[in-house]
Amino acid sequence: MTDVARLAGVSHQTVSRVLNGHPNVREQTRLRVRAAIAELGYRPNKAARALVTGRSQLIGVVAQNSTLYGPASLLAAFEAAAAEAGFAVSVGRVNVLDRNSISDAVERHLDQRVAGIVVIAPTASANEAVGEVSAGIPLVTVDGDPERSTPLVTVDQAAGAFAATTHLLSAGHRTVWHVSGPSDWFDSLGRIRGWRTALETAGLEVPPVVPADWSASSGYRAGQMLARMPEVSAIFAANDHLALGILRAMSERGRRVPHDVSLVGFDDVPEAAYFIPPLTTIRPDFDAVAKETLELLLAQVSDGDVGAPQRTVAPSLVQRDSVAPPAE
Amino acid sequence: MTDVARLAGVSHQTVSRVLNGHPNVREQTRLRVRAAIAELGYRPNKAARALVTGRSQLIGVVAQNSTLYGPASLLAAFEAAAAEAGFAVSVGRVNVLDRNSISDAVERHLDQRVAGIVVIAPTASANEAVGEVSAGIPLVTVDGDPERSTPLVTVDQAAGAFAATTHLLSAGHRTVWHVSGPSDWFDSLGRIRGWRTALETAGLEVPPVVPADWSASSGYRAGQMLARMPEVSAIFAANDHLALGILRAMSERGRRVPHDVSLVGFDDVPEAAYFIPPLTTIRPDFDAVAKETLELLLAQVSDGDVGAPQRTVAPSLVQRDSVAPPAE
DNA sequence: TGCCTTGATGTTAGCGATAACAGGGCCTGT
DNA sequence: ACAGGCCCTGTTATCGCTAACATCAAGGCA
Repeated sequence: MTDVARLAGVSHQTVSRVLNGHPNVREQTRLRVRAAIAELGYRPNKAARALVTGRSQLIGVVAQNSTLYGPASLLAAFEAAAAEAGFAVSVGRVNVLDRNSISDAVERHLDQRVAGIVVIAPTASANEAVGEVSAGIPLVTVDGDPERSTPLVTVDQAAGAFAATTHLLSAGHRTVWHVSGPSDWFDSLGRIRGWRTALETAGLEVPPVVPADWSASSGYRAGQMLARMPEVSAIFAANDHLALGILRAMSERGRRVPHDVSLVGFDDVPEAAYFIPPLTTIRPDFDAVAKETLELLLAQVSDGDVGAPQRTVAPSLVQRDSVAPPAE
Repeated sequence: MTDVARLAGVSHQTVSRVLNGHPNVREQTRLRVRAAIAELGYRPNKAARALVTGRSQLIGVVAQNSTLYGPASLLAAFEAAAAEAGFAVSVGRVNVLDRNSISDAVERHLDQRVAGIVVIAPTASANEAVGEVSAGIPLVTVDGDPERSTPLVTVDQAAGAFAATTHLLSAGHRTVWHVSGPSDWFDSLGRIRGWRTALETAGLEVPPVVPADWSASSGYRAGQMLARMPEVSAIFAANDHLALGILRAMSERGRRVPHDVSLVGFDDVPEAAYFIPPLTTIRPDFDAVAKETLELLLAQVSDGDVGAPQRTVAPSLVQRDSVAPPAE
């Protein structure tokens, strides 16, 4: 930086002012400094800046160490959004979403003097942990508890589930069964709520929830059970991989989809169009979630506290070939 | 830090020595300092340390912005491995793997004074870009060109493909067709090589490669073509999603897997066991790749240059129900 | 005894940036 | 013509840490 200042014939402080877009710099000086920067290939040292300002151009993300499609896509989308805004992203993976792991991960980020933290907290335990952590630093929760009063961005699970269920009902089915995700995930809860609401507003019977986790294997087990029940004609699966397991169970038992059983998934994984049959599903807009998250975070960074805004992003229905009117 | 020093009755430099495990500190002093640290809940400022040492405890990763299963799993595994070794990981996503994007991403990491950089460079263009960048900083390429003389870790694609092909041949098939990934990926090239070698060493005819990208949709198109050819009895797909597309094409044309056509994939995605039928596939060991990568990187960090070691990680065959002897 | 080595600790000087204040032109109003 | 601003720029201090050197006591050896 001193070299740049010398070459441009100014003080290092003026160089700093140019770098930070300070208004009170003469245009001519600004150009000279820029030229010197370019000539020397100078790049500012972020560590030094972080030291003196107390904040770096880094955003810390705390996420569960999983390759589940939803969280992974969200993370990728967020990294892209942050990069566009000139922020680097440091990811702190965590194996279990309990209090210790999360607060450890957050503190590791604090050590790096991150500008803000994003926690992907889709389960109840994660949510509690976040509650205790928030230590005077910009923080946004993604996929967390809608009841909590912190800045939060989520996919509108209930709306998606409502759309899926309504779509099945409008094909003529008398009721819709639901194979759910793990009960400690807010995503699962929201999807159950939307499904139930859709049935109730239609004045229909609400069958018991079939519990599962997010895996194809648990979907398969749930599917084996549902395949044995002739009265089941429509199923809303809490995600596409569950739906895949259900498809296999149906196929093994000779129940054809969509002829005998209609099925809707959730997530729109890239290969869902190539399931047998192609899966009708709900597509969350991860890019939108990432964008909103970054916006809320940066608002906190620049304006300090901004209350506890909550944003939800509406998912959309993708129609393929796994839904048909009931057989009879 | 000064507070800690005061409480422990020593100088700040001694605190620093304790923090860095310097040998020449009396045991008693060390304990006093540790107690003071714990009492005050002191955490060192990494930005200051990075400033004075010129290196941070950050590892930069450059990866393509995709949710492809392989790269995503690799990234997750690497983050876990790095966290275990006390390093944070900053991810620089890149939309296209060309020279500019990659060198931009690398320079952004350099600004952060990262301790080392990992580039996931599965394509030829990425590989070239890396060649020009390597600027006196520890750097490891993953999934790159085996011909290049830089530290490199890859999955042994050829060995996996060889195993898949041999497995199909030993079931009694007269030859094996291959649906390949994009031709600018080293992964594709390695898999083609392994497949070809297996056929040649068995003294068999080598059918033309069926080109595709990694998507289920391109697998479906390839599958439609292969389904029309009665002589095709065994297929090795370059990944599981291609295999999924092929399965659907076969199912639509009434060719049963594995009765009429046998199929092997690559990747072992979590849901592969729930395809119809469950897919026999090759499982790369991403954890091992991540571990080796970190090892090579840290070796460079501590010992300076260490030549250009290359490590390959052998994948394994996972047998399920998509392979059977030929029908006739 | 006295000099030299060694281990434990303290002191000082940066690392490369920004913040806060100081100062010198130039324009304005009277 | 001169005080009082506003621009623009420079000087100095500082962030929290580690490197390098300085210091001092204790012990080995001639």
